[in-house]
Amino acid sequence: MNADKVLDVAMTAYWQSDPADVSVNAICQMAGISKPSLYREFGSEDGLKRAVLDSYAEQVLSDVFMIVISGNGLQETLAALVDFAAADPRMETGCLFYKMRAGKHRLGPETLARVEDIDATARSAYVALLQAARDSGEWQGGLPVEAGASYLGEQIALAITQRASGEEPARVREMLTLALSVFTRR
Amino acid sequence: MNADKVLDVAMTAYWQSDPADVSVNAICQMAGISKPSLYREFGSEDGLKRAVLDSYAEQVLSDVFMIVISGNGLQETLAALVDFAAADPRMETGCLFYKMRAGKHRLGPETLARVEDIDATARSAYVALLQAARDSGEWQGGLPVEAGASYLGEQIALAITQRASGEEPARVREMLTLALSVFTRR
DNA sequence: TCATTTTATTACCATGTGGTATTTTATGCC
DNA sequence: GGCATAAAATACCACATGGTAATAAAATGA
Repeated sequence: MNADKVLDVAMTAYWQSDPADVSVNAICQMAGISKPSLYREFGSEDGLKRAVLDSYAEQVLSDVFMIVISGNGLQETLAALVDFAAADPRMETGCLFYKMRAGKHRLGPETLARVEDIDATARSAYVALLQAARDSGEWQGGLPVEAGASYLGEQIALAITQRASGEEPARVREMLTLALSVFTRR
Repeated sequence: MNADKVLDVAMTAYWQSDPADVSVNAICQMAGISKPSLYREFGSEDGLKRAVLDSYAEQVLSDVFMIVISGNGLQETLAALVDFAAADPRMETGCLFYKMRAGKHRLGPETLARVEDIDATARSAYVALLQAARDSGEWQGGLPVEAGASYLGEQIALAITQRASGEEPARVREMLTLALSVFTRR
């Protein structure tokens, strides 16, 4: 019955609009299947969303994860992150993960757990990045690594969210670069 | 019939939860009135939300507006803004205006127009603040005033939104201070 | 006091939601 | 072919939403 197509359609819809604004009915219609078929495959709306998020994580988030754990220097990594957030065409309508996270309270338990899992993974990747930079002396100053990691993560989320709301990429880049300039020793 | 009480109840509900998650039914119940009464007074859900936003603007936003146009120096003004965002008890559950702005697409035309109006007002206040700082030489560097104003506004919004999502005030302050440190000549 | 107008309530409508019992259609298998 | 089995769709459920027509209650004026 083509579960992959349903996943694709749902991901596109959730991603381009907002997970809270796309109904199961709409997805069935777009995918050209009936509701019971969808429910037999995914169990519930929560199950669908979790499956979509899984798919999104391995199709999209894995790329940015690679950037963070690349092992290149901090400045180079930050530059790559800025490029991704401000220029990658996939982020034109925002990041599905951030959209879900922003609407946490509207998610079912499965999807919520996955969101928090991804959040924790991302955070620890940021921590590792900054810790390495500190160890190597590339990043100095008294700011705790954990605080820097939170900051970094939130700034990237903000930049991508701004892009989703129609802000011009050039301006987004400008602001994100400014925000991340705190990691540059001047 | 007590329109003020309805406004109060609705504001509290919208503010503490989210404008998109509070139904007209729920507000009527909480305010102890019937639905037609509410509709005679406010016309529509959109009208209610706009009235609530008006009330919020004069009760709460006016305070932060005062801070921005105080005419004190940039550093002092930023410090006051950080205090407001990170420590004012009224921002414990976030800012109603930012919540509405984040869910723009779910708003009716009246409320949306008001949101955009407030947004523009805030932006021009930030521009004026930074322009004055530049003129007086307190803020140097090549960053355009408009870009700085966008950045400032978004950082404050981010900080308050983080508070709403349960982040500890101390951490919010830390991150916002870090973000705004770009305005400090070092 | 009685009629008129204003205010509030009850009871309802159409629509959309997530989810499912029931029936139809297709798919092996002998 | 004929029959069991799995997969699909139709038609429905209960519930909640924003919004309103019909109606009762209360205030107001003469």
